[in-house]
Amino acid sequence: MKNYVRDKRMAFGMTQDELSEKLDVSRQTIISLEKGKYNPSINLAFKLSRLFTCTIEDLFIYEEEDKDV
Amino acid sequence: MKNYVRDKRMAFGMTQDELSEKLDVSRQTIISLEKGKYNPSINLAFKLSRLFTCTIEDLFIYEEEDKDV
DNA sequence: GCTTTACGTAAAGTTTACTTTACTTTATAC
DNA sequence: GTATAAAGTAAAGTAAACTTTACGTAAAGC
Repeated sequence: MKNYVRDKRMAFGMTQDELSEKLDVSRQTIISLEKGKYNPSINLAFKLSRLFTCTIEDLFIYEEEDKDV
Repeated sequence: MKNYVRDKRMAFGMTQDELSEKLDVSRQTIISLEKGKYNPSINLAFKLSRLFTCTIEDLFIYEEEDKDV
């Protein structure tokens, strides 16, 4: 899932470390998120959208998985 | 996290079993979700909002955790 | 050239979302 | 009264989100 966390963070002039503290997650979590290593939990997605004053849909781009069924 | 999955499902006249198949998750997942046993992944949240033609914010009510820090 | 700041990687460990199986309950319908 | 459909519980297992620690790199400032 694509996301705009990095863009938003930078628009807010924050470091990864600052962001991680505000969201109460580890810096690793932010790094991995921005790198697209994994998807956030819905809790983290909500926290991010609140902080950046946007919707989850604005921040994360969902594309249907190619269901191999 | 509160959610309106049950309401939406019923509004769409679906059984838990039908919903689980459409979303490609187990029936247990739907039961537990509706019962509030755990929060959905952001993927599942997106799937649900797409199916019910609403936003994630419409379907799930986020309340800041009382951070014990 | 050393220090500090910001970003990055790797890997092992914990927590939680989700699956699977198996069995229970309630209601409807023949 | 038993068969079937829909909802539920419990518990053990797997997968993925997130943490923790420790170390690497590049740029900026002195």
